[in-house]
Amino acid sequence: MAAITDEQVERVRALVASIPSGKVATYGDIAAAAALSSPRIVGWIMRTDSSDLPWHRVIPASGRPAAHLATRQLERLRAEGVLATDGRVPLRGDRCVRHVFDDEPSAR
DNA sequence: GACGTGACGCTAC
DNA sequence: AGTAGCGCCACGT
Repeated sequence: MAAITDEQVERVRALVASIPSGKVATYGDIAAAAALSSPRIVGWIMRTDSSDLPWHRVIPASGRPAAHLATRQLERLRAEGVLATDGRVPLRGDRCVRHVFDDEPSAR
């Protein structure tokens, strides 16, 4: 059963909430940290969950979020201190995936 | 039960 | 380097 449980959602929420200002995480990294089956699931959770999570700190590995969100994303990120170049978020160095769960040995 | 859709990722050209 | 196509998983209709 490939149904997402509240636990998975809670995990993603915790990860996103653990992202410090001025830093951003990619869906893929969060999905891996949350042990999700696919990075798409993270996007689905964000879309469905209208929590106060800083979803704007979560960006795709391409550095270019969906057009309908890109504007909002970049503007919010800029307010956080993340300057986007040409509508592109610099994943280089700003990438920060807080492994809030020490269950991952790859957490360095 | 099946098809279409979607806050994505990676590889190939 | 940028663009295009395919693959992935879950949800909605």
